[in-house]
Amino acid sequence: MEEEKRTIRAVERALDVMLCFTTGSDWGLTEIAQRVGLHKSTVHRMLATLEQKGFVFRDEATEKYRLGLRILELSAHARASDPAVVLLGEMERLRDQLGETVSLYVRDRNDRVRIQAVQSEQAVRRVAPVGARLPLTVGASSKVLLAFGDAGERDALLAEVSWPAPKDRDAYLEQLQEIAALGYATSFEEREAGAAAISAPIFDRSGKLYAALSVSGPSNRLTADIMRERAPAVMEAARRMGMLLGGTGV
Amino acid sequence: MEEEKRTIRAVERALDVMLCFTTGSDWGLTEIAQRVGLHKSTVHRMLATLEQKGFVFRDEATEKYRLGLRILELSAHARASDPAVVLLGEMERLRDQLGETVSLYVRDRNDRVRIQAVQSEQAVRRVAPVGARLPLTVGASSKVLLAFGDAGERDALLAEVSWPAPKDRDAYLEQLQEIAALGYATSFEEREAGAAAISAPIFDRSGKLYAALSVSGPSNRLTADIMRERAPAVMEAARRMGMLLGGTGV
DNA sequence: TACCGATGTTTCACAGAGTGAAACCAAGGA
DNA sequence: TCCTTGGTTTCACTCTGTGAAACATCGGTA
Repeated sequence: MEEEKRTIRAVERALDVMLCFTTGSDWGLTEIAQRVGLHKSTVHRMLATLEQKGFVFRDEATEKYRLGLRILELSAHARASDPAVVLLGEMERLRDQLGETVSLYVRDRNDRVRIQAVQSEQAVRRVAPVGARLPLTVGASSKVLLAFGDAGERDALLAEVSWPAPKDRDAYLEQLQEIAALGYATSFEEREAGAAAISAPIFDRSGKLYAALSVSGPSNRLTADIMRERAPAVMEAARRMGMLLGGTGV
Repeated sequence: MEEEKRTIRAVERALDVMLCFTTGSDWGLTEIAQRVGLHKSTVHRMLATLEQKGFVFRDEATEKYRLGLRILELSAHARASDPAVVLLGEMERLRDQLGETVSLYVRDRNDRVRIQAVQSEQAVRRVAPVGARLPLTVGASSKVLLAFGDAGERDALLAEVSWPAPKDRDAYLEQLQEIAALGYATSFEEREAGAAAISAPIFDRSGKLYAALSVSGPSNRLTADIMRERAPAVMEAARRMGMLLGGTGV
């Protein structure tokens, strides 16, 4: 209540409506209304507006709403302006060298987002959709983003997050320090059963942490030994990628 | 004025702000305000809202606004729910068969949008970003979408569009009829110098036009003769893709 | 057939939310 | 130093967004 609000309520609500589509792709009007806690008629007007501008549309068959093509159009531009395209070449090289899926994660608030990925070409492989939003405490690249990122932000995050539990936080911080010393992190069936990953930080030329480079695959191919053996290749690729990036912020 | 408006003005305006980013990726506040014709302070509040929800962010270096990662996240879901993924396999097969870039276009209002694409692997190739929005009258797949689409919608479009000019409309319609008879369309340096394309319609099982399948490349590789020769392969692929789609709408 | 419940749509009166003018800052450049 | 150019904040007014409730449209059920 005492919060200063210099934002527009109607817009905020409309964006919440859109964000419904990050979990499930088909939504009916009433479902959405319940989810965001607004009156049907309000949501109805919002969907009409979103539809008019092409951000959502009504699936003729199911009579439910879906994300429209404007989102696709915008995302094309979001990605075009992204340094991540510069790194694609290096990512493909690393994929070919190790034969596993390679992805790039950046921190966004209290999550990490996969901003770029090239898939392994093996039959059994991890699928890695670009745009996926994942928790920021668990998984190899999460630990990289925390271990090499700003210490203040890290502590703030750990204070408000439910995992690791308060009593385990010291152990977790210790693990992060180890990672910082080693220069890379690994995870074995940590976030997802059957999957493992190696991750190393990418710093831009001004030394700022830009992203975590991650190589991931099925845990039977990526054993602890194998990962230790391959870590230098990942770190080297991350270093080269950093060189491709400009200075502060770009 | 006498228009019925059952939409929310604030939301409408906010979406317009976002749509700025379909032309140019960096925008300052005042630029946007001018572009959408609103007061600085209004736009300021909107950007604050959009930023809070992660739809845009402030580039630290340039101090300008850019599209945020939420867009990427949403687009991942927009695409996941899309029948276009089912067609990827067939598209790759066609790409490997012909060695050229293959894309998929659907009609959206008075434009067409590239909803899926697989790139040629040749050194000289057309680049085809997914999400691109293109005019609906010019280019092979445009003609396919018009020739095989709803006649009423087609006439409505031609009435309000500036190209082809009114006097050329009969000739254009004749060309569309030819295309409808042949089952495919070609274009040679029509929309873009140095580029050519073959396109065929994809109908779902209920016979409804779903998209235009297009094979495009440099005009020296895709001569008129070559295109005529390859058209059957494109039509056949389009037919098979149609079989993969469900009935009405899906 | 009549009835029901669950969807989406429209109407309407009220209050509070969004609006833009104007004032205020901050940072460069001349 | 004074401008200019961008962004930020304040504030009073009124217009806009709001949700209750009524309405419409289905399928299913008895």
